[in-house]
Amino acid sequence: MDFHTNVEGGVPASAPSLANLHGAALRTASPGTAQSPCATCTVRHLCLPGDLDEKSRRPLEALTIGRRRVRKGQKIFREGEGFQFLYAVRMGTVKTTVALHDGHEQVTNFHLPGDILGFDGLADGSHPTTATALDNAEVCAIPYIQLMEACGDVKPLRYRVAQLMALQLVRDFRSLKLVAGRGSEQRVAGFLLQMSGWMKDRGYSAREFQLRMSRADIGSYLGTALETVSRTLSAFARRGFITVRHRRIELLQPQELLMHVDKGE
Amino acid sequence: MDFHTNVEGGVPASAPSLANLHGAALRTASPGTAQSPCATCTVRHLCLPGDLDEKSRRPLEALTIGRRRVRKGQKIFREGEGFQFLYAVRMGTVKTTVALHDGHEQVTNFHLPGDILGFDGLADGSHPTTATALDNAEVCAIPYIQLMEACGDVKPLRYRVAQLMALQLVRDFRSLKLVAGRGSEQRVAGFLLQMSGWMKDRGYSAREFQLRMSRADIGSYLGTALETVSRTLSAFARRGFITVRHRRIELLQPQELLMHVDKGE
DNA sequence: CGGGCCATTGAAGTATGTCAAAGTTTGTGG
DNA sequence: CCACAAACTTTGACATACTTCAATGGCCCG
Repeated sequence: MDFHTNVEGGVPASAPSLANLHGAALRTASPGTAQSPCATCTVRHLCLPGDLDEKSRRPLEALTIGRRRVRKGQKIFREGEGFQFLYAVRMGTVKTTVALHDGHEQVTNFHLPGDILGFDGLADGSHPTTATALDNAEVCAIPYIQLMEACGDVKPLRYRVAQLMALQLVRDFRSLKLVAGRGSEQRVAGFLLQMSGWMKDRGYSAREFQLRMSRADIGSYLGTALETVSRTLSAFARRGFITVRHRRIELLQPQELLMHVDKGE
Repeated sequence: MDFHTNVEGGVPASAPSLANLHGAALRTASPGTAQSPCATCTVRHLCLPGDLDEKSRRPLEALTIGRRRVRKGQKIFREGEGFQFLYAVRMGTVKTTVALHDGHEQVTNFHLPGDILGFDGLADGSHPTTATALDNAEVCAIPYIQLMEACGDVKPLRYRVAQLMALQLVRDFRSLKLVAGRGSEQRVAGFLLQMSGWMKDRGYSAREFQLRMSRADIGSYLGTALETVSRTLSAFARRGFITVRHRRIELLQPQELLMHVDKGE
């Protein structure tokens, strides 16, 4: 069942773990012990450490990485705030948004465990986006200056950081491609397959999953009205491609969805 | 006249040069001399060197940077090709596209002199996009490996490279914001202001400029039909906001365009 | 158990895509 | 240098998919 490849290739994930997406990561080290949070992290193969070898990974453990719990709806950083940290999502789901001129917000992306947020803030020293937790989440704050220092000494780490930024680039224009898709069916189908691929990358079922974001968020992300998202999901369900129960999605015929992504383009 | 700030803030450009966008850069050094092409470049303040000091810039001059002429319509790199070089646009205009499943192409971005292309190829070692010259252009090929080596020694250079990647990120989701805009008027107005800002960044008139891309390219970029782009431009012209003569654009009332960007959002 | 938020569904108006044709410009070759 | 051809742009008419406004219904949390 490899129906993602055309939509969301992703990086070949080295053996995904089987831990739970929500509720697995608990603070193991006492505050004084200062153990690297990566040691107990279930998504480290997607995150900064990647597949770096023992030696290259050591400088990461020297970084003073802070763990931070973020409740549903709380912000991790706000648009315009000074940039100091990169944030790695350890558990939960995060959306990034930009404020529009009339106060509304435009969703620019969704982020799952293992993703690193905030690279864009490094362009001019302040975050151009706001990051909001969609559920009770936990993030690791990585001090940017320290990371850049470490990169000077360790070549593989330097390459890894560059790769992560590039991955963010690739992800962003995959999103662009989604939004640019003509017709709501292409967009919604693309979104579902993207979510499915993301789940798969993290070792979860690509077939059945729970959306953490509202229809309004999806609509904003895809550039359509929330009602259209809802209607399109219903239409897919009526045709037997998926089942929808509120935010629980099951993909019954992913290849049909893929056909819809391809069609209008 | 600072009507861009809300749409395309850009980086504060240090004193833009007054050279011509097309036709200025001629190969000065003979092949054997191997002088850094940056020395004679009119947009180096936007490019890799940025505002790095003399000392930090030196390692850049040691890179074996090749200049390459690209005729209108020719490709700089193709989707799927192996990634070895970053390409700095020295003169001319470049579009990046992704192939869609039925053979059509989707424009992901436009690139003007000073922009650096190809960072995204670094994610998995091959370019996910195709870069095509929109006019007779010239690019500098920067060997990625060499650049990364140089970054190990020189801290400011390391920060500069990270900043450039971040800038690319910011630009990309500015584009996303454009495409996501409801209604063709917001999108086309946003596009015009974006172009205007880009021109301004390079020391040209923000008020009057020549588009290098076709209506089809613009439509693809904005996610609308090319006819809609044309109609919308005509509508703006009819209302006195702009004048359009084929690809020559003059912004008569940029603030009106800005209002249109703001309105529907 | 109740209130608020979120999702679903309906109906109507409109903007945009599509198809088609004519008018311009650019580029090429004689 | 001119003329023709190809490519691009503009404009029109029509069909349709989407947005908007509105009301109902279902979850979840307090």
